[in-house]
Amino acid sequence: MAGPVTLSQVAREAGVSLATASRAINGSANRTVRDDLRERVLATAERLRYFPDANAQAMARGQTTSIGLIVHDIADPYFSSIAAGVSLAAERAGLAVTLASTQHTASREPRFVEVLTRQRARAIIIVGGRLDDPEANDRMRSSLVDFRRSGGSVALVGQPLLDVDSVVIANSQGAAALARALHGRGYRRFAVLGGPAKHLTARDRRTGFAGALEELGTPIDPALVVECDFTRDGGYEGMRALFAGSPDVDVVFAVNDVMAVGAIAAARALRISVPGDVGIAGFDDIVTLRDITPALSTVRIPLVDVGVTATELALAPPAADPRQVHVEGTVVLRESTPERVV
Amino acid sequence: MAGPVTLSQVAREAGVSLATASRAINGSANRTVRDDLRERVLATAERLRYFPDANAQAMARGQTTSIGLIVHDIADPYFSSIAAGVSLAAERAGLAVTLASTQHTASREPRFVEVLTRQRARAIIIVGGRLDDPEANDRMRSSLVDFRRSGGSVALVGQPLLDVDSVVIANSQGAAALARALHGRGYRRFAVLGGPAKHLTARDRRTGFAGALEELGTPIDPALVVECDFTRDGGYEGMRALFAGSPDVDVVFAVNDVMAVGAIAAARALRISVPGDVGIAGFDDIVTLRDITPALSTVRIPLVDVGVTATELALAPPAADPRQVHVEGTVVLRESTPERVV
DNA sequence: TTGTATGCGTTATCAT
DNA sequence: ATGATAACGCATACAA
Repeated sequence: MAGPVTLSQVAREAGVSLATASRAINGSANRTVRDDLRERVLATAERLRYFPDANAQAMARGQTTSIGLIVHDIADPYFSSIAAGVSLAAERAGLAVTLASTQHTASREPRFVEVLTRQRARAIIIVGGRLDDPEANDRMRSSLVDFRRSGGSVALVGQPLLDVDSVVIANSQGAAALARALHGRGYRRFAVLGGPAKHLTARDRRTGFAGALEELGTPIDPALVVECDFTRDGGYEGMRALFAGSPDVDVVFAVNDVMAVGAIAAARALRISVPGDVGIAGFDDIVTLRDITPALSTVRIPLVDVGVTATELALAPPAADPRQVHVEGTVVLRESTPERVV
Repeated sequence: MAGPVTLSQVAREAGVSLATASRAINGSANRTVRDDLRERVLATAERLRYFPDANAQAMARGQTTSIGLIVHDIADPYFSSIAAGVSLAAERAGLAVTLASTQHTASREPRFVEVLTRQRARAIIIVGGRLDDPEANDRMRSSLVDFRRSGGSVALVGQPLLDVDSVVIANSQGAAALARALHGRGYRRFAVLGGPAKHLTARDRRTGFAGALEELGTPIDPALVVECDFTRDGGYEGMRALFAGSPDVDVVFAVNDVMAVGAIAAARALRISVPGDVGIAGFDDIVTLRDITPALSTVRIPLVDVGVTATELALAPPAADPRQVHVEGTVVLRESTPERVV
């Protein structure tokens, strides 16, 4: 065989010029093709099983049909739900999604941005909390500048850190609302599995939570805010570390759900009853939560929608200034933090 | 701005010809470039922030640097783990991954194959059980023929159905081994949440399970094999349907883990104790399982490895006949099916 | 309405 | 070793 069928072959076979074939198949802007000719071309293309080469079209048009998606870990339900939203929105827009999973390795991020720059992707959606690491952020900013110079647009999910369009999740407010809700249920002795010190999302949730507690007159003991990884295992280890000190605590807030799930597992291993001995709450409301026991209290973020919104934002006509779409969380109280009888 | 920097600009700025610039940057096969010139070119490229256009390279080389991944639902932990493996293997091979999530809609599959055909992807990895639906499979086969004619290769995860390279999961044997293990623990009265009748993976697991029980002299009552969706909600509904008849059952095998998780939830809603009243087992050993209560017995499939293997298979030099890599499952018994005192 | 010719950014062939 | 130049497959400005 002689490789893929080309438009020239279709044109020759249909007895028309390259240009006519192109117009018949793609319905050029103002140009139009006589009905009988178009039909002949279309029939020929169908018969020959012709599929336009997207790379060639991209060259000729100066525009590709793909967008990039960068996540920390596609196997994490938080990211895979957002990815589902991105995939959905991209399909609607007729675009293909190039997936990059960094495995929590910061150095991979700018590398993937470069890959997408070379592909001349129309847009990049970057999902996942950024660190307060000026060096890494500068590198990222710099690679995004390159990407935008190549004609692409960018949308960030999380903090509005990199001077680009972003879907901003109300981390601080959500955590504050959760704190008030827990306080309302009678909890008074709080601890926090706080994630990495420099993790901005974690930090916002910590400070929002602590701030609300302060206002409620039940400030949190800084010693009870433990640092740990932003992962399920981080939550597990953090919980172990926390209870190694036999703290005086009646509820633990993990700054995300996978950490909370790890904390529940740790509690089980430590023979600490949840919620009997201590309540636990998380953040995000990942789908897998509904099958966790006890049902976990959390702050619900509409993850799939976030993915859709971020994609639409990235694809919208470019604006002068960075746009921000704010997403609120909803406190959802479940079995893991029942009404507390004091 | 004048859009992305081109190789011509770099060449001009460096005072060399286009050809030399190209060779300096990409290190052509046998050609070589004088050191000082190469350095000058490279420095110029760096200074101008030049990034080769992958689409143009694809055209000139007749080969792209991307592969496609088709899954039913990227938010399902089964698929997202395999996707992580594909992503990993692709990065190693220096390839980008185009993700397609069909949302369990069969008609989307051939459409995505076509998208990947247009992109001239090097390979497609198709993950997820196929149905015994001749029409849909023919459509799929046909679109895969188009894809391969365009130069791409294909790897399937699941059954060796479409005459292409495949990673074959030992569904029947795994289910049989599980049946024997459960029998060994004293279970005698079996039921199965069987998934869709035409779902081939589900079917293999059902028949493997039933076959082993037959051999053990404790054949299963066909009325206790209930049909349901291959999803978490399918397992939930299937469990409800099963127990609506107050069946005489001491253990339920769900043909995959997400269904088993749904079944546990249904049991909880029905106030049926697991494993007190009935044991439950699944299949796959998805990561999210470790935080399910009670810990679920299952057949462990190394999902990330499967993704890696499928990718390597698709990328290997083409063979005359379809290759098959067989993957065995490992029975893992946990709390959900304790030793049964008869 | 149709066809011809040019350009997109890169690699590869052929001279030099 | 380097440099013109012809592909690659398609879209489009321009000519007819």
